[in-house]
Amino acid sequence: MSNTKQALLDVAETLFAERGYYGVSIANVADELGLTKQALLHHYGSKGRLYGAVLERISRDYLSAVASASDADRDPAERLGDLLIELFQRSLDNPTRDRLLMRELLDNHERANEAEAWYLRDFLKSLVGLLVQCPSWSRASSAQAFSAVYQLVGAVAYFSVSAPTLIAMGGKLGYRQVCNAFPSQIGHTVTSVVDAGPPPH
Amino acid sequence: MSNTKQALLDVAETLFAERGYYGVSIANVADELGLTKQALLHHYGSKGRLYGAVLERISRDYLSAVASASDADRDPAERLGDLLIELFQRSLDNPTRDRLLMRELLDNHERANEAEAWYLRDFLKSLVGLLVQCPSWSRASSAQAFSAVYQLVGAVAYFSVSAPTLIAMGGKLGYRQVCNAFPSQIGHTVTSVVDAGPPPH
DNA sequence: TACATGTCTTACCATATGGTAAGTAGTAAA
DNA sequence: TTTACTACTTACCATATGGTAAGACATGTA
Repeated sequence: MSNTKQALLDVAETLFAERGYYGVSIANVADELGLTKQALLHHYGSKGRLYGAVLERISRDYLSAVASASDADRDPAERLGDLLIELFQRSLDNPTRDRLLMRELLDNHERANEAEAWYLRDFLKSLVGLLVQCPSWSRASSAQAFSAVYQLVGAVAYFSVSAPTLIAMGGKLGYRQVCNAFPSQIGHTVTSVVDAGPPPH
Repeated sequence: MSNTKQALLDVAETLFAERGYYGVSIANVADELGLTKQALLHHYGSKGRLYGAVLERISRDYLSAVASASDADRDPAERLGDLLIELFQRSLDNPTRDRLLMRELLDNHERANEAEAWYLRDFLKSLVGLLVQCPSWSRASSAQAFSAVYQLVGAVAYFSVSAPTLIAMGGKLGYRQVCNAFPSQIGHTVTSVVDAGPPPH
C-alpha cells in the first residue's frame, strides 16, 4: 500500500470516528493531507469503499490481538479478567476505534456490516468459551453465558465512548479518578460474576 | 403544541435515532408527513432547533421516570436492581431513544451538549446514591461507586443498542434467548457487585 | 368588512456533495 | 524515443442541502 493511500486511511479513520460517515466528506479527508478529493478517489474509487477499507483494517487488527491474547493455560477466570482489562487499556489508548465501532453498531440497523459483526462474533466466542470453563458456569446455558459476557464487554465499550461526556460532567479530575478506579472494578466484577455463576431460574 | 408540530417531533426523533444528525435532512422529516420542509422550518426555525427539541423532550421524560421510580424506602440494593431492570425494559420497548442518546454520547466530543449531560448526571447521581446506601459500599470512594454504577448502566445501554447486530450474529431465536436471560443476569450481577463491595486497593 | 394570525406552499439561492472526464508531470521499462 | 503506468490536478456536473422571501388559504376578531 502506497504512502499516501495509508495516510488517507489513517485520516479517514479518525474523521469517521469523530463525526460519522455522513458527517465527513471525502474532500474533508483529502484536505487534511493537502490533497484534492480526486486524489482520494483515485486511490479508493468511492467514499463507500474508503469506509469499507477503514472497517476492514480495524477488524483485522482486533482479530489478531484476540488471537495473540488467548495463549496460556492459566485459570480461565483470570484470563477473562485480564482480557477485559486489556480491552479497556486498549480503549483508553486509542478511543478512536471504539467510537467508530460504536457508530457501526448504531448504523448497522439493516445493512448488518459483516466486518464488524464477524470481529464481534469471534471475540465474544472466545470470551464465552473462557467463562464456561469456570466450574460454577459449566452448566449454564449459552444464552446465560453470553448475557454475562456481553454485560462486561458493553460496560467497557460504553465507558470508553463516554469519555468526553464524563469529562464535561465531572471535570478532568473526576474523570481521572474514575479512570483509575475502573479497571480494578472491572476485574472485581468479573470475579464476582464468575463466582456467583448463572442466576437461578 | 400543535398537532403537526408534535408529529414532526416524533418523526424527527425516529429518523435522528436511525441515521444520526447528518444522515437526516429536514426534507426527509417533512416528507414523512407529506409536508414540505418549509412547513417544518415554520414550526422549528432551523434543523438545529428541531434536534434540540428532540433532545429536550427525551431528557424531560427520562428525568420524570427516574423521579417516579425512586419513591420507596425498600432495600437500596433491590431498588438499584429494579431501576436497572426497568431501564432495560424501557430500552427494549423503545430502543429508539437509546440509539439517539448513544449518538449524542458520540457526537458530544467538543460540543458538550448540556441537555444530555445533565440528564445523565442526575440519573447517575441517584444510582450512586442508592449504591452507597448499601452497607458494604458505605466506605467506598465516590469514584469507586461511580465506576460500579457506570458499568451497570453501560451494560444495559450497550446491549440495547446492539440489537440489530446481535440478531445478525445469532439469528432472531438466539437473540430472544439472550433477551430473556439478560434481565435476571443484570439483577444477579447487581447483587453480586453490591455484596462484594468495592475492590481492595 | 377589514385586518391579523397561524399554517402551509411555491420560488429561489448559495453552498456542499459524490462522482466523471480529461489532462499533466514524473518515472521506468522497450 | 516511444510507450505505459502511477499519482495526481483542474474543469465540470447533477443532485441535495439548509435557509430566505413572499404569497395562498383558512380561521378568528375588531
